[in-house]
Amino acid sequence: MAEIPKAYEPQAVEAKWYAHWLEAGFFQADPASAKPAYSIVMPPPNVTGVLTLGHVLNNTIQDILARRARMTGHEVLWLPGLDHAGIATQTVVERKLRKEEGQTRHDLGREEFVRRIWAWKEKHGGIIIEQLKRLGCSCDWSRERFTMDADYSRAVQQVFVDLYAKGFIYRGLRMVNWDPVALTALSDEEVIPTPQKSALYYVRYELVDEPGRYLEVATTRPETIMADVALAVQPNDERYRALLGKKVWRPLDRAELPIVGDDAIDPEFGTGVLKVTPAHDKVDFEIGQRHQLPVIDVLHPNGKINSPSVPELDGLDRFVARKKAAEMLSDLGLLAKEEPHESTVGFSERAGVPIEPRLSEQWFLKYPQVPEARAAVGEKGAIRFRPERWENVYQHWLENIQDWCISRQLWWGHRIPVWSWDDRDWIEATTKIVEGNPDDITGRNIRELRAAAWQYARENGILGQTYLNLHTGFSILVQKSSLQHGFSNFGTANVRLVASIPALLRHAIRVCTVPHIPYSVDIRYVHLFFAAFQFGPRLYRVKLTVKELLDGTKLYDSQTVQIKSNEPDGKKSPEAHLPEETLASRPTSGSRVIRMADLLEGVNQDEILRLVQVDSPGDGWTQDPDVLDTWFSSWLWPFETMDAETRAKFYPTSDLVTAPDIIFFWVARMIMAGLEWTGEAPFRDIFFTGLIRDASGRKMSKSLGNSPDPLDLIGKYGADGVRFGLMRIAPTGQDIRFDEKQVEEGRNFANKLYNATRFRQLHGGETEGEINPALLTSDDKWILLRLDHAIRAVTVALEDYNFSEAAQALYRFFWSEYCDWYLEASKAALGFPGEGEMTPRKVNTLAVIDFILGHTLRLFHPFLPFLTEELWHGLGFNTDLPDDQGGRTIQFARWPDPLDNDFKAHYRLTAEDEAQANAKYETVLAGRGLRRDFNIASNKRVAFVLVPSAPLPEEEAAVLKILLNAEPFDLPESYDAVKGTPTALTPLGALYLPLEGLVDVEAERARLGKEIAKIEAELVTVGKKLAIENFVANAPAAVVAEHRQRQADFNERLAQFQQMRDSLG
RNA sequence: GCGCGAUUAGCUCAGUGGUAGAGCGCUUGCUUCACACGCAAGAAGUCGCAGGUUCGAACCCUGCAUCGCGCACCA
Repeated sequence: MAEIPKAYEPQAVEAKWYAHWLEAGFFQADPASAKPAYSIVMPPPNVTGVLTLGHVLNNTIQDILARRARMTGHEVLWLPGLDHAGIATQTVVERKLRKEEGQTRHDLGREEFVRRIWAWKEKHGGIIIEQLKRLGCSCDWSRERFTMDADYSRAVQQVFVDLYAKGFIYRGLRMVNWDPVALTALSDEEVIPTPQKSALYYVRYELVDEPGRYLEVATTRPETIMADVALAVQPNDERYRALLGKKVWRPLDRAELPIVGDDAIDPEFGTGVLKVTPAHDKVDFEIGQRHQLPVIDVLHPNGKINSPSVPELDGLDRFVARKKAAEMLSDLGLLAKEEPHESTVGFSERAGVPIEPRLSEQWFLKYPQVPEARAAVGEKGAIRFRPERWENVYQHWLENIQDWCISRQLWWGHRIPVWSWDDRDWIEATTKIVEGNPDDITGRNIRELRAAAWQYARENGILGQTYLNLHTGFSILVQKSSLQHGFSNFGTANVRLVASIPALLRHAIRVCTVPHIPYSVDIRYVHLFFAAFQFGPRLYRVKLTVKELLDGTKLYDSQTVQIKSNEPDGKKSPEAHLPEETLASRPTSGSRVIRMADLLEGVNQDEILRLVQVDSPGDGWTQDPDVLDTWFSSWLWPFETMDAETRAKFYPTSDLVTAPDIIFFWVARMIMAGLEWTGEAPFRDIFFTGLIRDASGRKMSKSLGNSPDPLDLIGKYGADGVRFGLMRIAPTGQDIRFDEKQVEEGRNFANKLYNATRFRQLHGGETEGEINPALLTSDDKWILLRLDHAIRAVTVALEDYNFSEAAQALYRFFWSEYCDWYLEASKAALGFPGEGEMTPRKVNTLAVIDFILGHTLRLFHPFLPFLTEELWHGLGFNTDLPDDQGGRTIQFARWPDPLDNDFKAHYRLTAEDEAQANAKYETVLAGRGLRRDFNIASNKRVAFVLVPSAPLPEEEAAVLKILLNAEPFDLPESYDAVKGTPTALTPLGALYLPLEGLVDVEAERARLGKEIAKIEAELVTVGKKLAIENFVANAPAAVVAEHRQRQADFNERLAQFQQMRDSLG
């Protein structure tokens, strides 16, 4: 047996064993193993993340599950990894860049900036991985994954392509949640509604027909008045019905606005009149749609006002502008009043600023597998939520699911696998063609066109075939791509054509007509165009009629096509043709005006020729600048992290441990992804942890500074202490109030376990000797039965994911039962360490202790991995065990089974023995009570006399003596106590505390009086109950009998105490 | 507004119909040969409020209050 160090030093012990575990490869999962599989994928922490208490809670639970699964004979895969965390990571590196080099990401350019992020990741990223190792996590680090790993990224993009092909993904100009700081769209889930104190401004709009008469409108956003396009009232609102159809003056950027009726208006709110600002509010946008109102966008993407016609506001930040606008209105006499107001404003989860509802072109996903995902969770489904109540939240979300905005205007993330032709090249080619062929093309046949095109293409170094008309660009680009992929004709077999034919045509129109008018205006006058081009194997013929321009002047005759450029050099700026949204960070000039009809018809959607595929189609193609929402990669985590062999063994995974706040973000989406691409639910059981709050119930947050650093805690209390402390207070699914005290308790417990083991070691002898049933005392049998109980309780609790219950059961067993009673009692048999003979009883007691410790260490291992490993080896439990059953590590030792009936029969563990031990301990409690009542220090040896009601074996008496700290301890058949000697009635007989001349009759009388009062109170309670006729008549017989018995027992005790008191005289 | 939790000892929380529990804190005594990160003993609760069901309610039902969390609305 090796020497256990005198003081438990978690730091050295933990470092030593973790290194050993890694070196030995104990955590590595073997897909070829014959053992049943158990698997967990770790919710990947952000690459920027540092360990928080939330991570500690979450990963401790996963580690407990994984370690127990190993002990129950499973092949375990706990797969760890990191999430690239788009916005968070980009923000961190940008901040660093600004601080250290005074530069922005735009100064570096995209490629260099992304390179910097990778460099940052290599150097600083994944600190949390090392921290998780400190915690003791038994992850298979050889399989660590990162969501930006090359193969993982490819899979993410492939999934986009797949969903696109299946029709789930579309691009559209929609109202999105715009983050004006991060300059990106966000999903609805990334917006946190937060109550805000603001002001309600009552603005007066003058009626056009009745100068001097005003309509008051309550608004919180006067800075967007320039974007008003109407006022709206409830159609049957008596106050305003007569005004429907009339007009008012817009107070800023003066213009006439119609008054419309709409059911969305709540007549109770404010004045019952709403200013309709479709560009900057979701509800207003919908009203605008219903009434065919235009959209006027007066905000730059960064939240500054974009309204040159109101120079006082133009360029101001939206919040500054709000105050300024109010002032201006006030100066104009158009601000009736201003009152305090509270409303809920959506904040960006990342940047922490209010989001802007904004019309923006983004990629959206209609979720796949929604009904299937709903069916997968619950009683009939493959997945169980624990606690069950989270199922409601999940189901409710799926029931009301909205399309997912998946594009983000960031540089760090998975590039959207969509390619568009580089407008610049294309426009240039087109222009040249036109210049070289000024003739009207109508009337030429396709053959001539094609010949001319080939000739032109050869002369100008353009690959492919060219048609001399509007659509020429498409022909060129398609052919160019084909040639690069080794095709000699127009086949596009290896590229996926995305845009619809009408979209292609619209694009052609946009680039080739009336370039001096912004595209959003010009295209609406183009209804048809005449063109002919070959695409794929088919020939399309389309008519073009350009009727008129914005100002109504007719431009071209029907059936005629002419290309004209109004720019001096005959060229157009390519940027003029790009949708504004793709240039999110670039300033625009002037408010953007869009006709609602165009939006509804989808006129300016999907106008660019796009190919959706992972790899670049070749030179001249530009990849969509946006990246995908980080969660669009996370949802593949349970299976894309595994290779085929691993997946075959370990997928679907067994358990998922996560926090309920990411049910929408992650859990629901993973279920859909699993069903869509693997045909299976990705996990069976999901355990939702609680949220960790501080001692006063607040959320942990950096700004509050109430979030302790778990590494500090580990340094101070040891990883085992942190783990155990947290597990003891982590109720199932309730939020957790954290207090360092709890970790201190965990540390104390680890120390207790260490010292109890050290006690065993001090007594030496052989480890794990044979237990001789004939020599077992009632204490031995009692603790073995308590162990049996603890094994059952812990096993049941763990199977039920009730970690705090398991920890409590272990705590109670080991501390209150084993240490407080059994170890103390065992001292009677063991004597002083190193002294006395190794008697058979002493050897037997040590064997019982070893049995208990051997089991206890295994039960504790999932909670306290380091200390249990240390003690397992320290006491030599590993010797003689096969490697896969605890020989090399306690991790593979077998999880203890409850003691079976054969075992109990063999060791004669009976209820009688248990009762005997309990009676003894009750007697001890009574004796200690007497000591206390008469102020005798617990360390003072004092005489006790017990008159046993039944013969008491010698070893029982020895235990009583040591537990009572009695000297001498007499067991006479009868005892003539000095009057007033403190006496207790115990299950083993009358127990006296002779006080040798210090007897205080009055004190004893007072003490007995207290006892009697207590019993009388109990008797009153039980007597009252038995006096109720209905109770006696209707309650189950057993319950009544129990009450009667209790009454009888109390009566008997009462009589005895009264007699004792009477004897005092 | 709708929904989900919570409300039990000073604190943090167990407790699914039959004698109110644990840890911490507190009080008292103790450095008693594993452990003061400890040992021993103790005080402390009309179980949020009001009804109801039941022989019997901390527990089941209804309503209310307070706190927390989601969802919707928020001009």
